[in-house]
Amino acid sequence: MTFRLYDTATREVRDFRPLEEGKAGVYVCGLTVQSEPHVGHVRSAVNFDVLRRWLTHQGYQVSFIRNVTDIDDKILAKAAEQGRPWFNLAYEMHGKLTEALASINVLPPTYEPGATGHVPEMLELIDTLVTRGHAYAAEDGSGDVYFDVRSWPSYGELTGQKVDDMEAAEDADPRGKRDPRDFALWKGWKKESEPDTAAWPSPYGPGRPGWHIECSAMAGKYLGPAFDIHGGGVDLRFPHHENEQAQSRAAGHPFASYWMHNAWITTAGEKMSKSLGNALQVPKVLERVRGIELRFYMVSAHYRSHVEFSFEALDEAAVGFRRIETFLDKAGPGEAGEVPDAFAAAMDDDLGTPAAVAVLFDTVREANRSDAPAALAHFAPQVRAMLGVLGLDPADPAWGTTGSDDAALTAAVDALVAGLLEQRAEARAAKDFARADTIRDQIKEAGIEVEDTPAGPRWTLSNGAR
RNA sequence: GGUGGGUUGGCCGAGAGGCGAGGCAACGGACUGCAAAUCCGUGUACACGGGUUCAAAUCCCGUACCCACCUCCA
Repeated sequence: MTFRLYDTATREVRDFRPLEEGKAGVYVCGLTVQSEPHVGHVRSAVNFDVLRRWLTHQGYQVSFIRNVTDIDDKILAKAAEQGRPWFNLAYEMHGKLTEALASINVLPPTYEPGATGHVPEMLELIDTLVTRGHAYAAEDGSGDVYFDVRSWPSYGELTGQKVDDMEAAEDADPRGKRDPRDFALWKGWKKESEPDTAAWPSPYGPGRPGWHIECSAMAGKYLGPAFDIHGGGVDLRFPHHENEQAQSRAAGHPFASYWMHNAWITTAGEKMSKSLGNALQVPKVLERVRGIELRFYMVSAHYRSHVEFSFEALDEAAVGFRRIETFLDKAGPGEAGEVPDAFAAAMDDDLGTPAAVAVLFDTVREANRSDAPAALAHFAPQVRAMLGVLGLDPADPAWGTTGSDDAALTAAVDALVAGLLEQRAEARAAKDFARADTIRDQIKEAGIEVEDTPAGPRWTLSNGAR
């Protein structure tokens, strides 16, 4: 069985054939660290984290590069607004991003390059493009360098557009461009409005890199001139990815073999974004559900489908996920085993996580049908394996609930509850059910649910956390 | 104007010519002292109008509505 994925460039599902047997190079456009990440940003990260885990599961040695854009117009503008250095803003927001991703168990990438650390690589690429006649220094002395769209006949191939059909960019300030669609590779320093910390020396004068060149340079540096998969959100297809591909290919690099783009999380039918004022910050959502539940909610939908975010749907997903956790609790700790064939087939089919989750539920139901230890021993490892691939294993220490303090606390509560449960057991034995129920209600008021199981009473925290 | 995507049962959300994914909710039942958990059962949904076909939610044509990109954006 081969892994197939939808390639946005060819608009079809294709077999995944890595450039090098057993290895996979993946580049994902991360964020511009200008503000706190919202759930939409994080969905993209989860999608590609699942891709990475699935490739790894199949035995690929994965190089997973996710960049961070730590300088751009917005960062400079915001920092100026807040009266602090741009690098301080970027650094702080980068920290928040890392936190948010950790809270939903997105693995750290193999490497997370930042734009500001790769200016020499970008200048080298720009130089190559200028030498080859695909880029030129602005004719107005601004210090900008532009990519010459007309010099690259296949410009538009990624998104199936023709340059002449594109909406005439109403570029109020042509800034020495030969064609309005030419885009900046290098942005000349604006002395009056930009701090000198935001300028790097270059043959074209001091300035800073344009957005698109960053990714081309960094992908090239860490994955080589040709690599397997390039990912990002759908909005990046154009212009960002189109531009990246044009630059890199014009410079003589084959670039990505496959392009993957994830769809949006919308609210009230609109794309979630800061400017629309409907952005939902991750910590805000985590006041309502646990990180693992948020991740489950995201994984339940296909990565290419729009998801209309709602707290109701999120809550429902959380309830469903708790059923899986309840099963795992019953099974007790153990190792992950093999993933069922149906699960693998679903994942192989362009990361069919919805179908994969269906297999997960099917397996849990199958196991629950029989309480026999043999059934548990058979199915529990499968469930753990599937959850592992999806990054949803509750036992994963990444969820951060198994610290020693927690363990000690759990033991303490357990001792207290055990005493009460003993009294309740006595009452039940004496058929004094009123008293038994009173005890159970008391415990419940403390936020602890008691269930009677064939193996005796069991307690859990009412909020679903353990 | 160009490009891409969408419209599925009470809700979420898959699928992509025949066989009712899965989850949540609801109702009935089993189990239980009662609960909880779990299991079993119950729902003939695919925007609209045509067409192709033995067979269409899935293909074709048309219509309506929605969204995204073409400017910074996961």
